[in-house]
Amino acid sequence: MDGAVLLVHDGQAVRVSARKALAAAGYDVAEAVDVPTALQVAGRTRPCLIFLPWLGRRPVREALSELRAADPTRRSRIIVWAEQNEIGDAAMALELGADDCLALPFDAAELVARVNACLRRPLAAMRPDELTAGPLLLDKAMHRLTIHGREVALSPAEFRLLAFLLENQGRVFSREELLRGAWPKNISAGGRTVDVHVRRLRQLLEPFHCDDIIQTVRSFGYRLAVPARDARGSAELPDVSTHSTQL
Amino acid sequence: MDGAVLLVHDGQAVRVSARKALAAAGYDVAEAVDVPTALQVAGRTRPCLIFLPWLGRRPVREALSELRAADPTRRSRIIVWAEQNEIGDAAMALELGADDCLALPFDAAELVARVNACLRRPLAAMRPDELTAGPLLLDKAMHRLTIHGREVALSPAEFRLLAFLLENQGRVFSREELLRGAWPKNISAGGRTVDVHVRRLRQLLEPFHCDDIIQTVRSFGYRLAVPARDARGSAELPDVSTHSTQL
DNA sequence: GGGGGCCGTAACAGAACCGTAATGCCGGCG
DNA sequence: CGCCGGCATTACGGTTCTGTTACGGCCCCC
Repeated sequence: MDGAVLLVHDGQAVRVSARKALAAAGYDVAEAVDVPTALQVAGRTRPCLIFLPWLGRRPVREALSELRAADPTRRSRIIVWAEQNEIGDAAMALELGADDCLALPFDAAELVARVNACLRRPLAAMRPDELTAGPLLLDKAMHRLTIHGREVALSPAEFRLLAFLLENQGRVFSREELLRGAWPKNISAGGRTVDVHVRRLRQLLEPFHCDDIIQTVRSFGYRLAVPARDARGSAELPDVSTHSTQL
Repeated sequence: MDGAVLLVHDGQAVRVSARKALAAAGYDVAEAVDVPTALQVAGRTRPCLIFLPWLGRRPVREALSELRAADPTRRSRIIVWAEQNEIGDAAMALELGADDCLALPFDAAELVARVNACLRRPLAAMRPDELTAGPLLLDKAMHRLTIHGREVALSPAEFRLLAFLLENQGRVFSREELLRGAWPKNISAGGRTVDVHVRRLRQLLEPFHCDDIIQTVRSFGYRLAVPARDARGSAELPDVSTHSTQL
């Protein structure tokens, strides 16, 4: 994903001021006057973020699905901007899958801050019903878990627990927090309840050799494994997995 | 996470109109006039989302860290609202870890849409609280330490100790202070306990050649070395490498 | 009304971790 | 040059926490 931001708007003044603000913040900027043009431009620039004008509910929905379908923009964040008096409607874009919205005329600092925030966010939000981690694929809408394409049956509690962990991949949760977050609100459970359900989940995942994606963090709780990111070059580093080394 | 939204603002008119909009959308609403009051109210209502007023950079940063530290609000989403003319500054709250921001006076539909969007977003979207020192990167939320992108496993005590030192980078702490600051409050430990844990930490860091970032200050205690900033502008920081023996 | 799946609780065994004590090493000081 | 205070390092026993299994109750469906 190249770092460009694509501004789509028919008003030149808007584009110019946005371009200035973004350029000052170090972003590359591309422009287009309407959605069809934007799709062409996106083919060349592969923008990581797109500003889309509010054109009414129907057109925006179509524009969003077009952008989500096209390859160069599938993984782009999308911010919808709209005149101040239309911002109430434009906010609906958030329900339609946009990542943020912004009123015009905009404040330059706010615009840059929102762009930064959007890009910082994982883009998982665009497909809230499908959660994945490694070979796992959990479809919340269908209430179905598949591993390597093979379906695995989950009990309701197991499903809620796994879904919650998938939604917050990598974060550590205490047993209490898990009970609060992944259990029906009225229920009162305690003790080793979470442990047991974790155990049952791991048991289900074991045949697929991915029972270790649910990790225990001793004296704190549990978390879903997430591969270490930011593997910036470190060639000469020793292997730490087997620290049998002594001095 | 109980479904309440907590409105913090000193203007009653703002709170009333927001309450109406949210209530119409089916949310429970609680109110508070300032942050200290909010913390009390949050203890009872356990809000899933909090509206915080923009009070300047420093106060907001402190309010955020307070809310992230307190148990009932640790995993609440936070939206900062600010008068239109301050929205540019308020957007900075996004960098500080807020989930969204909103200009006043607000549009009711936009407010509700933003609340929905925030709550729809997984917690993971929140900015991780990362502490860094040189090649070290410690994420408290994920409970994970990576060095040069490699994950390193820490025991609970090691993690607490390292986190504490990272939070107070460069400061010297006596063993007593470390026990008080980085250990559970009820525990009673003394003697060479800290020494041993420092040793174990250094042992873990050694394969990465950064075991010397935990420095011994003879007859005082320990501290974390302030790493040399990358070439530019390290002017205001004292050089710690030289006077490692006494002060 | 019966049966099966699901869930929460209790109990036990094992592992991980922590604190303490003992010993060796180094630098400072008389 | 030798003593002494302070730190590093190692080893070890006790404690805490977790994994695992078994059991009984509940609810839903048949």
